[in-house]
Amino acid sequence: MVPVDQEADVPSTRRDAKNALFDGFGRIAAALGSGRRAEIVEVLAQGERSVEQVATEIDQSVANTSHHLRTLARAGLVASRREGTHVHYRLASDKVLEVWLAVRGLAAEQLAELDALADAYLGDRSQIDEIDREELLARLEHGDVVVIDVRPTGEYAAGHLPGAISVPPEEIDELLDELPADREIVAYCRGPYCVYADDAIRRLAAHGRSARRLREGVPEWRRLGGPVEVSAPGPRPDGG
Amino acid sequence: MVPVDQEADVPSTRRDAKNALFDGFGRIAAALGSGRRAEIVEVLAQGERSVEQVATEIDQSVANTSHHLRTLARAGLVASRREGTHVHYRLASDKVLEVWLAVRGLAAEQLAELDALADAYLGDRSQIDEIDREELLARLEHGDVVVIDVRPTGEYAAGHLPGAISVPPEEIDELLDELPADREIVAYCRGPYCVYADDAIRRLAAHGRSARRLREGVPEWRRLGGPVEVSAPGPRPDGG
DNA sequence: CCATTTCTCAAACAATCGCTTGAATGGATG
DNA sequence: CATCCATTCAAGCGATTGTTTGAGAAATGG
Repeated sequence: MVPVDQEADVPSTRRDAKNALFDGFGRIAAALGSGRRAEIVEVLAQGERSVEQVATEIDQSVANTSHHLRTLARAGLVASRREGTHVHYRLASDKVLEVWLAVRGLAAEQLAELDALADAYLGDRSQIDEIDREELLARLEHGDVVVIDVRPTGEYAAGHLPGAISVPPEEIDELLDELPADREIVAYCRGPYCVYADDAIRRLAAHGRSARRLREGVPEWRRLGGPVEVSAPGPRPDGG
Repeated sequence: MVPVDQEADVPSTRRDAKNALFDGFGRIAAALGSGRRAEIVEVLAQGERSVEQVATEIDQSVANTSHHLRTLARAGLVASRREGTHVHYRLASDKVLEVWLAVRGLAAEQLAELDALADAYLGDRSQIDEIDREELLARLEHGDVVVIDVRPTGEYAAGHLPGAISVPPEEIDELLDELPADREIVAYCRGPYCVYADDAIRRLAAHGRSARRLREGVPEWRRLGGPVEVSAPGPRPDGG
């Protein structure tokens, strides 16, 4: 009766239903389809944040940020929690990270101009050696490597690679001398499109120290089952 | 989008560069952010198609379909190949399937109204038993199950589950009696949002035969490394 | 050469989106 | 209770999107 027919003679409630269904899928993708919202997801992948914190990180007005967050919430990508006067947003599910990483990876692979855009933001990366998760895990076993976490202290406290030393971006120069001179340095931060590690490695290079950059950020590391240490229960995740 | 120069203008500040970079990621997601384009991706996940074939499958004009395909191509999600007067489009990379499946999965998990939309398109599924990949693989070893492929013959020929019998949607009723009466039937088609298997199972049920539906479609099956058989070289598989 | 098939492009429209501004909401605090 | 604050809402603008229509371009066959 109603097998394969796609003709117009049944102006197809079924066709309308299919449209509605796929519009549903489209809504999810469309929610990520703005650069600012993509940025918000990247920020929230690091952990829960208040509206104002998100607004500061993405350099947008609070009203606009709130608007974007509500759009993301309507599409089911983020969830919120009220604490006093603050509303904290977080990714609604691990699958949001899956989607975001898949989109980011596809962009890196397929978008020709992305390399140029990344260079414009991060600077020329051709001089920066990378190290991947597997190699670092192997190195960690031998103990011949120093890992530095170049993120704000709050994020370090919320979870960092085992044994990593917290070197917040603004303190690189002071802490530089305390790094053991006889071991290789590996720096990591939020992920492959985060400036902190690149900046730190360039700073180190300017002081004659060579360092490599961990390809993965903390969200990717965690997702692949990499070990994570959490600092003393005292300091709150986002230093509020 | 953002009132930022879209052209090859070099952004001046780091913030502008970051905006441009994330707008790049956003473009990928935005390409999937229309229901019609999502549908196109779902179609192309099944294999290469000409513009006209895509247009027919999604019930849109050729011009509009061509327009959407170009949008997808500009975002790097699909690639094309000319053969005579026909232009064949295909997914540009396996990562496109990753993104699409991630988006679809997230929608299923997070979008509250999606169940209702799916029911409206596919009909009530509560009576339809599912079987997943792992269980089917185990059952196939014991050989106590008949697998039917309820897709158009061309897609069957391009690749199907090992031992599956081709039962095109319009031939269910004729082929029904040829199915062994003493073994359980498992039907599969393009994926979880494809009507063919559901329709077939309802038809079978109306004839007193019970059948289960494979949760995965062929793209998902293949992606997870499931074995696939290709028919005689007659009808060409998707070129690749 | 012309005619046909198949696809793409261009113009146009209503609808939607991103961002801003200014006012309103809803908890917390005194 | 009034006051403060973080957040959200509402209105408005310019820009972008999805679709249609009709014309243009590329390969094929006579």
